[in-house]
Amino acid sequence: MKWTDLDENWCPIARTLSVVGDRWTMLILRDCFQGLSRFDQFVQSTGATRHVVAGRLKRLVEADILDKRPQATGLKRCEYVLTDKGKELEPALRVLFDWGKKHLPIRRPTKT
Amino acid sequence: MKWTDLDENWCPIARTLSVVGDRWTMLILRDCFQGLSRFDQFVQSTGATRHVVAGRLKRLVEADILDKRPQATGLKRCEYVLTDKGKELEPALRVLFDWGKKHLPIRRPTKT
DNA sequence: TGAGCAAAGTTCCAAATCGAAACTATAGGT
DNA sequence: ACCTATAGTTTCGATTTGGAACTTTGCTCA
Repeated sequence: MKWTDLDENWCPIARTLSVVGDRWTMLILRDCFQGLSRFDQFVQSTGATRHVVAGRLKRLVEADILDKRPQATGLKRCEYVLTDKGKELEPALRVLFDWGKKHLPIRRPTKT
Repeated sequence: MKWTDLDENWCPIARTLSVVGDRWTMLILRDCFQGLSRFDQFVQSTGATRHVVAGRLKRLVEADILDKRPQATGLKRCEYVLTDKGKELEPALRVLFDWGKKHLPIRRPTKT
């Protein structure tokens, strides 16, 4: 089964995951919540390739989670901003944040 | 960048996603919260292939999110149960559930 | 006894996706 | 006219996936 097939799944969790159930997508959303909005920012911040970022952004826009706004003046330059629907995903990211902070503490190199 | 590299990321969200940031993993956890505990149940319920389920379960056990308990009598039969650490991911699934229910209503075939 | 069955993987191969890096297209600046 | 910035697209080899068959071990029941 391919994961896009999950979009008609009986389970709301599966349907949600058919849109955002992927680490790069989630990281892009994290960036959006932190105020980033441009293509190259996402590429830099997430560490995903341009290829993948392009695909994820396209899907997020199609799903009406992000809104793509061309800058008035130029054609290329644009902004990706969260829609209201997208903003409602924030609690999910907060849970992931808290869980990671508690259960996956970063291992700093112990000073020798 | 490969996604296992996220496990030492400065961001707790990224670290969390390095373990559970994948749709099949999340669906397996959903099943666990609903009381499923056996390999074939996960395969059936999620729709992922045995191949993928095997890999995901292995990682969840390594991450101490699931505990693998061989059944006393047999060697093959076993149970996967959530650890306390794993149980703390429930709020994340609840958010995904609520969001999907609200924003991705299932499209029933309209009766003609 | 021994044939069949269940459970939990593993293996195989072809197809899809990814990572890395180079390339393209358009606007603006100098 | 040339250079830079931005937002992609393309290419190609490597990795991961999907799908199905196969393996292994113990259990059941005739």
